[in-house]
Amino acid sequence: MRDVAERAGVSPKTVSNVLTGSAQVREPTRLRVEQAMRELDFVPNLSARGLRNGRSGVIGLAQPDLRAAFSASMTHAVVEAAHARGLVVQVEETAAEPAREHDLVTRARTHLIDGMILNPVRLQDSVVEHLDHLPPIVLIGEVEQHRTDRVFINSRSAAREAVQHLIARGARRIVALGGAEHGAGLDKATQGQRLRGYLAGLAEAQLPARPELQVEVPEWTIAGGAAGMREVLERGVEFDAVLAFTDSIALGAMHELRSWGGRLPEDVLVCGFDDVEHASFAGTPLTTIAFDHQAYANAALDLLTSRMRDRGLPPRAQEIPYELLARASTQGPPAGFSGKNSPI
Amino acid sequence: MRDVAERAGVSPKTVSNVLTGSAQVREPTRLRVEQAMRELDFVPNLSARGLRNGRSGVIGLAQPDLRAAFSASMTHAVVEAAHARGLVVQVEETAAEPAREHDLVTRARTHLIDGMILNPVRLQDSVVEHLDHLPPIVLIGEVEQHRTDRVFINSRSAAREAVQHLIARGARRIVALGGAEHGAGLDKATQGQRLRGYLAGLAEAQLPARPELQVEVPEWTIAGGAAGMREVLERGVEFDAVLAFTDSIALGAMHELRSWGGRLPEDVLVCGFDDVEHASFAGTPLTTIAFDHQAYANAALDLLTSRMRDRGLPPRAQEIPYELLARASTQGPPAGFSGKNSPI
DNA sequence: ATGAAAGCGCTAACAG
DNA sequence: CTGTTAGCGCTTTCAT
Repeated sequence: MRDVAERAGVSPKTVSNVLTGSAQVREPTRLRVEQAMRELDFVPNLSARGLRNGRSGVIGLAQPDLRAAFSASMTHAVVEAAHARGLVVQVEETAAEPAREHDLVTRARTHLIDGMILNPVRLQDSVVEHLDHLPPIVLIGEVEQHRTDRVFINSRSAAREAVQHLIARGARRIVALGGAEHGAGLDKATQGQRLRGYLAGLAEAQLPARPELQVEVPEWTIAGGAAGMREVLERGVEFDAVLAFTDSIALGAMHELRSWGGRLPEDVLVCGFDDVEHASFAGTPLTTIAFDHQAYANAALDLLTSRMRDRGLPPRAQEIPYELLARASTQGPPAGFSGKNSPI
Repeated sequence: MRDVAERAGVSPKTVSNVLTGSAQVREPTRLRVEQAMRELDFVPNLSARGLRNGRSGVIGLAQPDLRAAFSASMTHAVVEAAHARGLVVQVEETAAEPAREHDLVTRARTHLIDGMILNPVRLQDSVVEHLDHLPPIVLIGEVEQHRTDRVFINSRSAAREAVQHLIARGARRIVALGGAEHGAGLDKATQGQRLRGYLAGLAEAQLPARPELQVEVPEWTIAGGAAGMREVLERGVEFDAVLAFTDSIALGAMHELRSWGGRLPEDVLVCGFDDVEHASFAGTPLTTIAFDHQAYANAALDLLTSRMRDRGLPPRAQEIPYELLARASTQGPPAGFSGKNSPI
């Protein structure tokens, strides 16, 4: 920067002013400086700026599994939203090792970022414990605490609505694919809310909650969904609908159902969550809970940047509206299906 | 850090030594320092370290569209590979605005990263021009220049093999979904190679290359694939196979074909590229060109880190092997199909 | 509107 | 094995 200043016949401070626009610089001076920057192919050193300013212009985005379609959509939306605000995004993945989610918020690296958007699998408490020593954090997903900023859709109500929809289309024995009461089901963030909504929906319709129709899916991917569906089918119980906790899970389930000879939606109705791109392009277009991913990301960034400006703000929660999108996969009534009646 | 040093009764340098492990520190001293760090909840400032060392520990990963399934898979693999090497990943998206790809390599922000993995859409030259003033770059995909490090699969040969496979299964009129000779087809990186392979495969079998069976797909997404397929169908020409340039394109094409009444694979064979997760879970499991995404990412990171260590290395290219995975979508022979004979 | 000086937190070089 | 000194490149006082 000194070189640029010398070449333009000004002081380093003036170059800095030109760069940041923080102070007015007279037109001719500015042009000279810009000229010099170009000639020397100067680019400011962001580490130095970060050191001086205490801000790096980088935010972190941590998600369980980057391969999942919803994560990909979210990453895209966050990168766009960040770009619009002059920020860049550093991505992290928490599912690979159980300790990573915890590490992430505690570890040193944290301090190259100005803030963080975290989609927690289960950990909520240990994040919150350390809150004072951490950069600003926005939680995305349905978290049961009120000490950090968060963006969410009302998953519980959405799941209940999905169950109502399935029942209205003739379903009576609905599989919950993604969480079970027995097991860690209710403890986990998003999973817990969707499971609660499922149970509430059944209760309202005075249908029993059957443990044999609930199954956990450790990995919320297509393969995970297929494996979960297989587990249910191998139990040999009858069911006539599936509420999958994400669209990826739903796609895996539909594949597995078909390979056991199930017809969709004639035998089984399927509903997903998130409305990712391939939901509408599936063999049987998938009914799902849709919401605006970009609006979700924008809200997260607004919360984050406002907190970066003022850490003293009270914790805020912003709800994003959702909508049940009925497609072919829930065109009932379903005849019902079980693993037993099929040859595989 | 000075506070930690004081509390532990040592000099800042010793704290630094404990942190980096760069010099031996006696056990009791180290323990005292670690104790002090814990008590003060000390985390090193990475901007300062970056400023001092000239390295930030961050690498950039730039891809055209983060929503695409292949990008998501690649992001996952790169994050894993980076993590294993003590690096973190900053993601960028180049497709949203045409200028971004160019900006990215020229712009200021570049200088917070130690290196960059770039999946170029078309730009190869302007990257290479500025090579001296840029951080180390590894190109992924099939780029026609030999001045940067790159990782690639032999897309040309893979596309040729796919065409041979389709022909062996009885196809004669194969649609190229993703690139056309007329238009920018051959100029673009990956697209050009796949198109060339397609043409070579046809030529070998002494089949004519029909322009009406080639179509560009600006967005390599499911929706883009569907739109491209619709364009061909609206032309009303007959065809009996589709070579889609990515699996996402293939999924969109299959959806569109079905909605026009086409049966897969009875009427039309379909082959994709990349073997993303949902290829094998599609309604009709998709034949595709498969390769090890993690090996691909590992290779990219090995090239990048070795160049970060020594910028004087000659440019290297590393080829990753691929394999044609024949699934149900190319179970021939196909009867043939055209937009005309269907009611939509 | 521009300049001079100081310092953000860390580590390389050297000395002891 | 540990301490001292200096400076990475930038921006923020405070002067002019």
